[in-house]
Amino acid sequence: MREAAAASGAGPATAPEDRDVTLEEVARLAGVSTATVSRVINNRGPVRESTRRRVLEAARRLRYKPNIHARALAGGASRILGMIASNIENPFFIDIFRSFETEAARYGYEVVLKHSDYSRKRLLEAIETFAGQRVAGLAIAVSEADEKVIEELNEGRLPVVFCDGGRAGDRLSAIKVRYDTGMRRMVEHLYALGHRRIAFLGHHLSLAAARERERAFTEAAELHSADLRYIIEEGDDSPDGGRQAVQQVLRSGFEPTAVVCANDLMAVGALTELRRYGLSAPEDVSVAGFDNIEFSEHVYPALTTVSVPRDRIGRLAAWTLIPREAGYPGSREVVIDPELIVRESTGPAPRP
Amino acid sequence: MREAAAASGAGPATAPEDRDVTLEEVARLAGVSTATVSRVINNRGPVRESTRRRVLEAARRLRYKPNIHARALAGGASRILGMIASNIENPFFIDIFRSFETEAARYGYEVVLKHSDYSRKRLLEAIETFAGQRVAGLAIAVSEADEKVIEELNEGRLPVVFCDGGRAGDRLSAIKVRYDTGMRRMVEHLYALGHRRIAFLGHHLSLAAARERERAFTEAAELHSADLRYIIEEGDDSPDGGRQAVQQVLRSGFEPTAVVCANDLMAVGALTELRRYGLSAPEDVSVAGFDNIEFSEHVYPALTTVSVPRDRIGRLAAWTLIPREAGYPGSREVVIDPELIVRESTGPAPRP
DNA sequence: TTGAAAGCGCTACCAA
DNA sequence: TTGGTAGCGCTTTCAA
Repeated sequence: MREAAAASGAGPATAPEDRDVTLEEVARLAGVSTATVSRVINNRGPVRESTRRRVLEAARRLRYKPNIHARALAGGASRILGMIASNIENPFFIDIFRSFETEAARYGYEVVLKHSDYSRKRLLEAIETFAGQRVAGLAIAVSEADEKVIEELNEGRLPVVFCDGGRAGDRLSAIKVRYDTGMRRMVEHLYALGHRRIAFLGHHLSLAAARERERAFTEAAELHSADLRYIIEEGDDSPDGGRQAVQQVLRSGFEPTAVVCANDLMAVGALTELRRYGLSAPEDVSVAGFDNIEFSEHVYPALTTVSVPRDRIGRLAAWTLIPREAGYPGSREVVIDPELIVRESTGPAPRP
Repeated sequence: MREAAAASGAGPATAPEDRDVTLEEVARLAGVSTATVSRVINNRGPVRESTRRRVLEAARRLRYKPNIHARALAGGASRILGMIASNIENPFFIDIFRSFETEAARYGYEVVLKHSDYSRKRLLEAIETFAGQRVAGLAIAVSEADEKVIEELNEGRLPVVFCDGGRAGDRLSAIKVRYDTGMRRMVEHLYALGHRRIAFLGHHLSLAAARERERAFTEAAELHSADLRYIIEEGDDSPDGGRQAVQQVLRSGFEPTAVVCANDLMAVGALTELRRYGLSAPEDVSVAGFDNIEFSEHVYPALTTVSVPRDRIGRLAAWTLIPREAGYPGSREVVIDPELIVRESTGPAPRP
C-alpha cells in the first residue's frame, strides 16, 4: 500500500517492484554511504547506534533483500552451504538435511542439496560444482568418499564436514557414529535371546565407507565365534534391496533365526519378503534394522533398531560449518554413540 | 600435472588452484576477447567455428567453471531453480524433487530446495528469498498456497509452476492431478466390496488446497448417499497423524468397515494403530492410502492406494520452467489422471 | 564476426 | 565512526 502510494503521482517511472532494492537506495534513504549500510547489514565494524537504527529502518521500509550474487562476487562469504547425500530417498539422509537446513537458516544461510546416487563420479562433480559456486561450506553425507576424495578435499580451501565417517583435517571436520558400538549392542541383544545363526543384509555397494556397518557386524559377531554362525548377503539400499537379499539368504539354505540389516529401509523389505515365505517376525525369524527412521516404528512388527540421532548430526554439521562469533575451532571431530532400541521385531530364537 | 608444470619455474606467484579460473584467462589463452568467450560458452550470437573450437579447447584445458554469481549479477539467467515443498519428510515431495532435480541437471540447472512446513508465513519467506536470489524459476509443491499468494506470484516476474494445484496465469503454470477421479475410483472400489461405513482421515491443516483430497472424497461418497455413511477425522501429515486420527474415529463410535487416508504416510500409521486395537486389515477393516509412495508396497499388508506419478510431475515442472530452444510456451496447464492400485489392505466388508 | 567497455550490487580497504 | 572507491567475473550493448 505504502509502495503504491509512493509510486503514484507521476507516470510509470520504473515500477519499484520491477527491480531489486539496492544497498544504494537504502543508503540514500538513510542518508549514509553504501559502506555504512553494508556494515550495518552484516553486523561488522563500528557503527553508531543511532545510525544503525536509521539504516535498519530504511532497509525495512524499502523491503531490502541483499542480492546474494553481488555479495558473493564482492568476496563476502556466500551464505550458501552445500550438502551432498548419497540417496535422498532414504529418510536417514533427509532427516540430516532437515536439521542441517533448519540450523543453517537460523544463521541466515541457505542450503543447496545434491545427491550423488552412490556414484563416486557424481560425488566429484557435485564437489566441483559447489566449489565453483564458492559455497561457504560443504556437508558430505555419503558413503562413497574414499581416502583419495578426502585428500583432495583437504587440499582445497572449502570448509567441509563429513556427516558420517571421513576424518578431520585442515579444514575438514568429521562427525562419527560409533557403528561398532551400536552393532555390538545389537548382536549382544540377539545373542542373549538365544540366536546362533544370524544373517547380515548389507548394501550392494563395494565402496569403502559403505562397508562400515558390515565390518562392525562382523567384528561383533566374531566375539562369539565359539558358537555363533553368520552369513552376509547384499542388496540395494531400499526396501526392494532387502527383499532381494532375503531371497538370497533363503536360497543359500543357511536358515537364520535372526536377520540384521544395514538400515531400516532394507529391514522393512526383509520383513515383507519373509512374510511372503510364510515366516513371521519375531516368532520364526527376528529382524532388526539400523538408523531408527520414523517409519521403523510404524511397520508391523515395529522394528528393533539402533538409533542414530540424525537431527543432532545435522545440527552439529551446520554448527561446524558456520563461523561463529566465539572462538571458531575451524575443524574438529565429534563422536556419537548410538543406542539400541528394542521393539517388536526381535524375540527369542525359536526352538530348533 | 599440467597445471603443476605450468605453475612451476618461478616462485609461488599465486597458486592457480587458489582462485577461480576466469573468463579472462580463457580469453587470453584462446587469443580472443572475453565477449567472444562469453558468446561461445553461452551459445549465443555468431562465432566462427574455428574460434569457437579454440575457445572451447582453452576452457577445457583451464578447467574453466563459470562463476554463477558473476553470471547472475551481470544479468544473465541464474541457472538456479527453486523448489518449495510443504514437508520434505514426505516421500511424495521427495520423489517430485528428485525427478525435478534430475531433469533440471540435464539442462545445466541447479535446484535449491526449501520447505515451508505447511506454514503460509514460511512459504512467503521462501518465495521472497528465491525472488531475491533471482532464481530462473520456482516450483511450488505445497498445499498452503491460497489465492492471495497465487495472485502475488502472478504479478511478480518470476516463472512459477505449481506441482499440485494452483492455476495457470501470466507466468504461472500448473500441473493438476485429478484427485476427484482418483478418489472416486477408490470409493467405487470400496463400495463394490460392500463397504457402507467409511472413515476419511485428512490433514490437520485448515488451508484451502490441503482440503482438496478431502473434498474429493466427500464428493465421491455423496454419489452413494443413499446407503453410504462416512465420517471425517484429521491428523498430521505423518504416520503419527494417522494413528491419532484412527483413535478419534474409534472413540467416536462410528465403527467404519473401511478407512481412506489422505496419503500413504497416514495410512501406514492408521494400520499400526488399528492393530493396537486388535483390528487387522483387511479382515476387520479395510485401509487405503493415496500417492503410492514406494513404502506403500512394503508395509503389511501392502497398501491399496492411488498412484500419483511424482516422477512425471517433477519432470513436467522442470520442463515447464526451463526455456527451451523450440517454441517455449511460457505458461500452461497440465492435467494428470491418477490410477487406482489395489493391493492387500482392502478386502470385502466384514459381515455385520 | 569480433572487441572495448560499461555496469550488475556488494564488500573491503584506505582515508578522512 | 564514516565515506569514497576499486574491484569481484560476467553479460551485453555499441562500434569496428
